[in-house]
Amino acid sequence: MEFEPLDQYQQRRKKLAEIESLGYPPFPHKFDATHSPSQVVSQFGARTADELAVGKPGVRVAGRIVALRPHGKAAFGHLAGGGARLQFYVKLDTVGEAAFKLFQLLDLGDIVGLTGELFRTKTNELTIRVEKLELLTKALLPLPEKWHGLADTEMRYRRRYLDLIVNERAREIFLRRAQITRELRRFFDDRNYIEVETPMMHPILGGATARPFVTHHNRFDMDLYLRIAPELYLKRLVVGGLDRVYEINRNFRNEGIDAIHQPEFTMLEFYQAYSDFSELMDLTEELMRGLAEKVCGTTKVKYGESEIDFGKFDRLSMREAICKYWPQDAGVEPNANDFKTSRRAREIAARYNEFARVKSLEPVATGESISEGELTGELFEAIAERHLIQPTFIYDFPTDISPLSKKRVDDPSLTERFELFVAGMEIANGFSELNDPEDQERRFRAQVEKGGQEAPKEVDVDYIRALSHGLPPTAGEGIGIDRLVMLLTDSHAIREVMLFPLLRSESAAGSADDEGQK
RNA sequence: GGACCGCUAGCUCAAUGGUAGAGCAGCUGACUCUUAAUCAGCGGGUUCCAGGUUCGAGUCCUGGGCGGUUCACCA
Repeated sequence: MEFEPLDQYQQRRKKLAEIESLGYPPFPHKFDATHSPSQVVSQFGARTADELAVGKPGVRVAGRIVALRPHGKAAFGHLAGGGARLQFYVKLDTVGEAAFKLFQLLDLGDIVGLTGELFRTKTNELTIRVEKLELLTKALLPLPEKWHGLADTEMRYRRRYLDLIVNERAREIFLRRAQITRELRRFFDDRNYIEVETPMMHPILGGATARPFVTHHNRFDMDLYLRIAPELYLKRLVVGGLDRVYEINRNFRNEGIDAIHQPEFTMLEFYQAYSDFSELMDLTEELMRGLAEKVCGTTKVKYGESEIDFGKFDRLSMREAICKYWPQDAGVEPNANDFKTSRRAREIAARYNEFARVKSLEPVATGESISEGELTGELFEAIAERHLIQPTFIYDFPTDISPLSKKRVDDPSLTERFELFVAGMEIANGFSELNDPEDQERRFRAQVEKGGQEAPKEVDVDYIRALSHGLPPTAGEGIGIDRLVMLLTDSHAIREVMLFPLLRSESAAGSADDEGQK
């Protein structure tokens, strides 16, 4: 197989053949490095020229050649590895004729092993004086432009390997992402939660409302859904006596793709027995504050134009949030108590829709089939959600839109549920778990009867059975890891924090397929 | 799905409807402390695709592809 740019590809193949004919193995198996370029920099970066001249520290370093400045019978260049660059100096007199010949057959992008002593040049840059040069892997394709790098967003996602080589920011995002999941695991491990893995392929849809991906198991001749949430399995584990569990893994939802949605995304879900939603809010504050401090070094995190303070969390009921952000021109500001009767909730929605009509905004749905709980949820999303920049818990979710949450004792139209919003994004969703099997069964049946592509086709009988064996009072929460990483890396698209976001296939445009699709 | 924006050399980008260009990368040569090395020379194009308008299209029009933004959808 050959790749563009063809002339350069073939040129490099030719050089590789020459290297082989000089007696060097074309793809050697290993290299015993003492340091990566970044380790050299961190260990010797503080040494002065004199100190290096006395100590003459010798190192063996491996990395990718990312800059080359040949000067006839000598050359400078930079070796990249571990996120740092180390200058190297190759001189005919030092490496000898054979190695210098090899060096002249090297290109930008090649991976080499260098052995030599460290010194400082007259411009005082830490440099390895190459005494021994080994080609470790020939790059047959060139790197993107050395100064501007790779800017084309599509190419950055499709060829993430180039993005990672060339764009330091991309590399930093994914290192930080790893740090975040590491800290999350530490947080839960320290508190005696156990990490579990539950099925990604589900025979029955459940745990959230979303259109699923469908797949098929041949041997069992059985349709399966890629999971949209691990929730029902994790709560079975709590029934089984694993009182504190968490899982960090992928969910799959067959829906729209935009700046904050991707079809597969990573969710942390955790459950703790003998607890309720208010404890979870406290725990979530602690978690987020600690994470920001650990990862960003401060609780005050820059995100675009704003500075988000993870040291301070607001709490508003959903109804309060609607009232607080009620648009000025939308008539009389409602009172949180107005939502208690169906009639008045509908009046509020009508008032908002009149405002939306004038401002040509999208109205909220108000049909007969829409319950006042759904109405409240819609109004919240239309009016308040985007304003929630600083960390804000929204609680008192209507029961109608919370099929797995426990109702409030004093008001069964509301549940003990909250969501955390930051930068206008939903980051977390937690609640006191509904553990009354009969109530749960009624809510499941209502979902199945309502139908639609997002509703399960059947009631998850085994889950009801599990609840019938007794789920202790339990609180559970899901945190969207990708969005959390966005917040802590000042990234404004979920694609930026996912290594390989889903894109349409690159196959040749205008092929016969187009006709066939119609 | 709608609206808007983009797509030109391997990469980053230019080009009033009038001969498609530069820098980097590549190739040849010079150069033993350079660092976006420098100097001299050379090669490199289905201007995303298919039609149309025009004497003439990278540029204008229609349709399509891919990406982006945004709205809608979406727990």
